[in-house]
Amino acid sequence: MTLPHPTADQISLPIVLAVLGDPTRLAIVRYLASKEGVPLNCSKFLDLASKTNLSYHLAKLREAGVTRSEAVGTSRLITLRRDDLDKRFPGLLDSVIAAAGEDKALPMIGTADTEIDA
Amino acid sequence: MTLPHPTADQISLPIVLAVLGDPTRLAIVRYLASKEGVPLNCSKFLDLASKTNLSYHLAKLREAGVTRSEAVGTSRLITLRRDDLDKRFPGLLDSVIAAAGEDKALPMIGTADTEIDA
DNA sequence: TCCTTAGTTCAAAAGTTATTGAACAATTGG
DNA sequence: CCAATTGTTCAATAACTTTTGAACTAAGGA
Repeated sequence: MTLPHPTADQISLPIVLAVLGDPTRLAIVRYLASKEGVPLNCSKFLDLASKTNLSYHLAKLREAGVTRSEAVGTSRLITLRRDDLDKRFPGLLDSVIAAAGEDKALPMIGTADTEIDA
Repeated sequence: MTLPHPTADQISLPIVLAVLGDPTRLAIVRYLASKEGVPLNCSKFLDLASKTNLSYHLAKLREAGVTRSEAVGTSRLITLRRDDLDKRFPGLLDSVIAAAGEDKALPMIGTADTEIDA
């Protein structure tokens, strides 16, 4: 954990909702949830936005406390902060992920299986 | 039902999340949930914002499918669209309301009990 | 009919968020 | 050391959202 993250009790409900209320970020979270346990690096999300723009959206997710980004070499390994979110807002993440799972309108990430193995 | 409302299947997850990601609107939803079953008119929310601004926020909630506004005389009776939201996004509204219920940072509405009796 | 109450609409201003490209930093492999 | 890879930062701009006040509509009561 290198970059600034809020502590669990600093995570704010309206900020989390606002951050998830963006289709690009919701697609990122859905994808992270679909690979839960497996830390993904930013490049997995290049289908969704440019490198620069992705950096912006991933920073938003991290600053809101939705994801954790760990610097490993030149990569950032990104994971969902499920434990902290479940503690703060029980059931919220699961219902969002379930609803997002059904959502045909959200941008999709290509199903190439070249991720980093935990 | 006079004003334009989305049908249940038109309700979009990212839009609902974005709409709930505003502290004023989240406070409105929390208050509606605390009085569930009782249609409230706009004036109940004047603690939160000016009349004009309230009109804007209530329109956002309505257009997102979070609330229903019925014109009755010169009033609008506002209710939560719980059935539709539960059908589309099971568990979401409950977890948001539960989390918002704990949230000391959200604006509060004065506890005067002068609401319209259903 | 006239006045009040309840809420909307409009246009402007203020504020915020998203997107871009160019330049940068840090690590790793050759 | 050099080059490639991975991602960040910065400044500019574009695009949206929020807030405001003044003007308005529509219903209801005196």
